[in-house]
Amino acid sequence: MRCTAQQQQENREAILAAARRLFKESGYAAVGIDAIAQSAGLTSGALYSQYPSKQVLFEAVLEAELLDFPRRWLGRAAQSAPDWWQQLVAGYLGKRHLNNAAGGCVLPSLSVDAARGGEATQQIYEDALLEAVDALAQVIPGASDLTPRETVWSMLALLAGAIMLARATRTKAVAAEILEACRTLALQVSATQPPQGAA
Amino acid sequence: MRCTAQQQQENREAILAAARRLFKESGYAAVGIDAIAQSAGLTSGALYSQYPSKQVLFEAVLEAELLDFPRRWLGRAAQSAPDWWQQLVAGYLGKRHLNNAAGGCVLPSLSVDAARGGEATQQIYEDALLEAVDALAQVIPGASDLTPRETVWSMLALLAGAIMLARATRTKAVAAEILEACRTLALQVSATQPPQGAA
DNA sequence: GTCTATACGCGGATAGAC
DNA sequence: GTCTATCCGCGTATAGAC
Repeated sequence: MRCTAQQQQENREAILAAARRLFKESGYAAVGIDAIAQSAGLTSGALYSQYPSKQVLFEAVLEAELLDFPRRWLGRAAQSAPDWWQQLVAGYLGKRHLNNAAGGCVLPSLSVDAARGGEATQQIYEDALLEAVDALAQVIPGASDLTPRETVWSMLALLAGAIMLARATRTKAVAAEILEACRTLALQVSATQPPQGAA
Repeated sequence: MRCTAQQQQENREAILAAARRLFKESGYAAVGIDAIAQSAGLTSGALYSQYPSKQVLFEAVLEAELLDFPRRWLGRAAQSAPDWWQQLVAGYLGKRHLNNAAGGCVLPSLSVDAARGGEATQQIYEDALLEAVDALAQVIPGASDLTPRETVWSMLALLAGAIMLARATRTKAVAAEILEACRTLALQVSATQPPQGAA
């Protein structure tokens, strides 16, 4: 090999980081290999020496994004703030996330592309998502008539669906109306009981 | 002109119908003009005589899909069945819809592509969606602490988000778990009061 | 391992015949 | 208005030099 192992690892990470941003922003089909490589400061040849195909790179993006998922959500819980769920919902359904698909949650950006991928892609998506759900179900505030797991699934669908719909509208007023409505429901559902672990 | 107006109209409708199915199934970027034209039994030249660009055709698809939206949802309400909402939720979150993106709801399939389109695309999406929301808000069962409009927005996000997530998973068991959880919440929220217009 | 250069196919859009 | 043929750019992936 003509490059140090460290340099290789850095290149690999740069490629993955660039792919994560670009895929989330523009979708799988609209992003080319060259754009990812250039964004990482490399060429397509270097990319193919790290990832054998665009599809495999996409799967690596999905896995990395979903494994980051609990950390992004539970980081607030670790702070032991009693209203961490309210803060999380407010942040997720906020203007910053609305206008930041490249750096935002993977669910509303790439779930559709994952569904259109092959079974291998769906399997990776499913495995990583289940890990996130398991972790979230341990700490999410309880909801009457729903198990913690049911609460997690429905909140993921509600929040991701809200961002997806709001991003597709043109005026800020309509987007805000969607986000506000879903914020109200999210807080209503998961505030019927105090957090499981807290007082 | 060398074709009758009727033939033109039929061709135009065939193109739109093919585009609706193909775009919903595979997404905007992954579907080519030739595929749409061939699926409609025509050639790309005929398509461009009816629609000036792929983007405009996509906007026509969004508008047609969203204008169909209230009809698809309120058709059940017109039947005056007291449990029309339960039936609607069960159908939307059912296996048939899960495995039928081409013929299913536009929201979980093309909202992300609409968001990635230009402002003109987003405006068309927003205008048509607002019409659907207005109509649905008239008849949706009430939810405590939510206005009818808030109920509609949150149910659209919840249902569309559920299908989006479920389609991205590989095993039927996980998809069913997602759909079941969201079905429970959807019925819980909108069943706290009887339908506004009914007894 | 990375770069340069390129093969190869696909896709959007157009021109001309009918 | 539709069809046939084609231009042209883009994108994935590969081959060879270093």
